[in-house]
Amino acid sequence: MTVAGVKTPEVYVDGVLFQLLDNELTVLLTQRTRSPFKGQWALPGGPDPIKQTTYQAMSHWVKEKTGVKVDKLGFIEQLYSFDTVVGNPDGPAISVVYMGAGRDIIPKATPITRNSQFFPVSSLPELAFDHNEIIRYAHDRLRAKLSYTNAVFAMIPKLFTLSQLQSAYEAVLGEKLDKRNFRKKFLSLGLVHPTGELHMEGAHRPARLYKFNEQTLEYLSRSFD
Amino acid sequence: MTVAGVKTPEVYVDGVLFQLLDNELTVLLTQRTRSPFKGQWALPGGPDPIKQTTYQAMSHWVKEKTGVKVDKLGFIEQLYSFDTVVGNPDGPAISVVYMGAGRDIIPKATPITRNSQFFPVSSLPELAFDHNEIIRYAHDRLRAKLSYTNAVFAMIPKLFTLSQLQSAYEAVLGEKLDKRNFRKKFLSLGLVHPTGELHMEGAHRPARLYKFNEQTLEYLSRSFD
DNA sequence: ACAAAAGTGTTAAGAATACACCCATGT
DNA sequence: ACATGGGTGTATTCTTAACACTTTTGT
Repeated sequence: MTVAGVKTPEVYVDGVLFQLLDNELTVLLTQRTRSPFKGQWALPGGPDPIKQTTYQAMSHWVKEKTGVKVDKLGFIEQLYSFDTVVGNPDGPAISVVYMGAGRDIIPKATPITRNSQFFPVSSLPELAFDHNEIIRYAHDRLRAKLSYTNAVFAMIPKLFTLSQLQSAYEAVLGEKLDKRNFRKKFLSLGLVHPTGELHMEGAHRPARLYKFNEQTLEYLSRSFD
Repeated sequence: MTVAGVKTPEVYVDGVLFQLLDNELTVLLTQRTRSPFKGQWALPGGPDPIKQTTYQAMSHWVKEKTGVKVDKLGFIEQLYSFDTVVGNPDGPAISVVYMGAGRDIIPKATPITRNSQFFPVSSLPELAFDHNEIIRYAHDRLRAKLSYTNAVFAMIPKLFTLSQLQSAYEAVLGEKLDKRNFRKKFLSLGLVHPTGELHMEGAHRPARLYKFNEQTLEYLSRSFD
């Protein structure tokens, strides 16, 4: 657009959506169907049409390219706006990137993309644009915000065992935690409470099922950055 | 601009620049010379011309409107990108906002603005657009990042007394801190070291002058959000 | 001598860490 | 009976918080 005689850059939006699969942190990618980077994997996104907020535009493109509904995620926030410098033949642009996390996300085949799937963040292919870097940045931020947002709870079932909660933490942080200390801390924080139900599975003692205290959610999501 | 037949919003950039004056946190504002909000105070900024990064554009407009050179600040980072919804007759837009902090900043009269000055954040006038809200957001973030960035050090002299450091903290946090605990913690962190010089001023015991350990700066500025 | 800010230590409470064994279940 | 993951407690260290008096200077 042109403002007071000044041409401003194009605006793109992208989403970095995380999910846990097999106790591994994964990120949603989609295969590009056109140049540049045709055939390569990339974050879902597209140009930001006017008459929508950047959030709505991101939501639209993620749905369009991967079939995933962003509104159903439990955690989503703006990550950063990147100046796009390389590989964009359409001219200068900025990309407003959102980051989110959810569970049970199944990408669906859509008309305008070849393919979409979740890749483990620890072994990503070489992606289009600077998307490898963006994902690294998002992962760093997710790691940093785990302890004071509801992000983990968005990635595990509504009813969960403390072991599930712990392994979600471990998957995001990339390190093992001490079981007793983890449980002690979480229970003392008062963020979760036992439901009385049990999770029976496998040849071992059943696990108590817990629930996240939604009341504390508001406080937690009043987060900066 | 138009991408694949899609018109994208205009891009604006703004800067939220903090400085301490009389042990009070203040923010740089400039008086608007044209509609909308003509005559009202606002954050310095303007449209983002292509061929510049958003940082460069913000730097340009801050200089143009207030005479302040952003590159001389000790702390600057991207704050957030806001969807501009109201009061913009030129159509939909997004505003990429940067936040910074410095010392001894003197706004200069410039041709394209009536006036620029620092206002205490605790008593701001009603500003143009949603700038009051943006400053509140920036202040929250600055507060949160004080303890793990070099932001405070950007706001005090290179050689400083521990009392100056403490009152900078207090000005940003908006609360009094315990002198002994503050000093103990800072000295044990190893972020600062005494220079041996003394600061003589007033009818009281002279104060030791300290310096920030620049080595630790890199680690500190590897910050998220 | 007094006013004004600089400087200094100890104690108590709470948080973080390290660490090893018994429990309930399915096969 | 055994394999599997669920569940539990204590001692130690480190961090945080609360709190009041002496020192050095200028006037």
